[in-house]
Amino acid sequence: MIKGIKGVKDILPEETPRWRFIEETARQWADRYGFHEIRIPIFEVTTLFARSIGATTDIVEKEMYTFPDRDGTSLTLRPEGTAGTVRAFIEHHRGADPLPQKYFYIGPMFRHERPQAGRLRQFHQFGVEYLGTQDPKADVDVIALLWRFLSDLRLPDLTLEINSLGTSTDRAAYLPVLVAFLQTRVGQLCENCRRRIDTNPLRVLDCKVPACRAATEDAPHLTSYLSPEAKDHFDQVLSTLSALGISFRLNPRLVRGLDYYCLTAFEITSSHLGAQNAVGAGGRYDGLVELLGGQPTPAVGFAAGLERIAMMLPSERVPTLRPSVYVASFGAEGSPAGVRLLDALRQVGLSALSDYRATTLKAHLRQADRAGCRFAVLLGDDEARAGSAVVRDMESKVQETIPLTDLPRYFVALSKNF
RNA sequence: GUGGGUGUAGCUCAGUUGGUUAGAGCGCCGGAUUGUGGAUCCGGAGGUCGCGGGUUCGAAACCCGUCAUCCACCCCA
Repeated sequence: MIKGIKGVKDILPEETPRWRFIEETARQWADRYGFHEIRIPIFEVTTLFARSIGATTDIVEKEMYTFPDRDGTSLTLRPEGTAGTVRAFIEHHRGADPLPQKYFYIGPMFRHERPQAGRLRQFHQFGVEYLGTQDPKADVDVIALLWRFLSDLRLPDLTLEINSLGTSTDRAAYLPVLVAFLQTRVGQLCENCRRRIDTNPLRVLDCKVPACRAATEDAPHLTSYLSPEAKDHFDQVLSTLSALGISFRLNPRLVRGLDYYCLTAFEITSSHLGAQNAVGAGGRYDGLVELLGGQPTPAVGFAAGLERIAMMLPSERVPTLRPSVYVASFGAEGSPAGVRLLDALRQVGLSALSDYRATTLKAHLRQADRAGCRFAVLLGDDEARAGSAVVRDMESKVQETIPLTDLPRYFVALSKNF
């Protein structure tokens, strides 16, 4: 048997209503905030991701699906959506259009990781990118959109954590201080963190090892090294969030895994998720457009993991879609009449079905019941000859004989009530 | 990449110190009801016991290897 690839899952028909509901809700909230959908390619040239995400990040170093095109060009399956969106923004000269530009995307992303609860190799993200303003109200718009969306889905126990990463100059001033501090605590740090002092010192701060947390308890905070402008930006973000009644937790240890982030960084987590507890996360990336060759353009955005949302979405939030009419036709004359009836019902917009394996009325009704149909049309040879059929209400069991030609109109009239 | 758990019917799982023909529940199909669903009863279909070696008179069970899967580390949405 040929099996699917590790970490790549089928979403079967039982699950797709849940996915559709999440995606439709996401689109609805994006619309409300004025974000427009962009559909970017599944794969891009490798250098786009290497340059934007950061050559030394785990994603680029060991998680990308990279392969040569036939002419040798190195291509990569997108591991996230921001790089492609920004590339499209630059390539189509969107910066020349009235700013700001607000985009959202929904689709699959690919990272070669060991699968685990809430982590797959092909996974799906809903993300937004707000390009062209450095106003802190844009940061809040993005955070509020994510928060309102997740709250609307009634996901349990959500927490918004927020931090400021400062400007690149702020970080340049802070990093030597942090490194100096960490070096005084080297003995108390885990092996990983000792390595990170050189490679990515910020990451030491959000290490989960208790000893590391204790050792860095009184580490200098980046937030106390913020420039006046960065501090003002952060303060405005926080006060605006408060004005909207969105509560948050300041987390000075919060950093982002991708190099392009600056200033506002945030993450929404839930205790209902396993170890991979981030539902959505994002932040500001003012330097990225310029880094990729565009005009300097401030921007802020987020990405949310749809698998993680799907795991937490309460089942009662998922609307159930049921077919309305089951055609139980049988016999030499009833069967062909049933096929014509199905077609007629569908043409007037009704959801109508039948099980062609069923040869007895009993089997038909069992299928009608199982499919959850509200009505069954009983159509045997007797009815076919009479040019009518028996409509059975599956709940009340009330039956009524209706001329075949009237049935589409009859059900359309009824369908306004169910 | 590292660690741990689990692999038996479509699904969820039993399976005794190794012992004859591998079971249950749910689901599926049929019958009881020759044209009326859900409940009940009866019957039926459905299994290379993940795969490959080994130990043994005998392996679903024990050993080795391998693969898959889940969870965790790491990392991240």
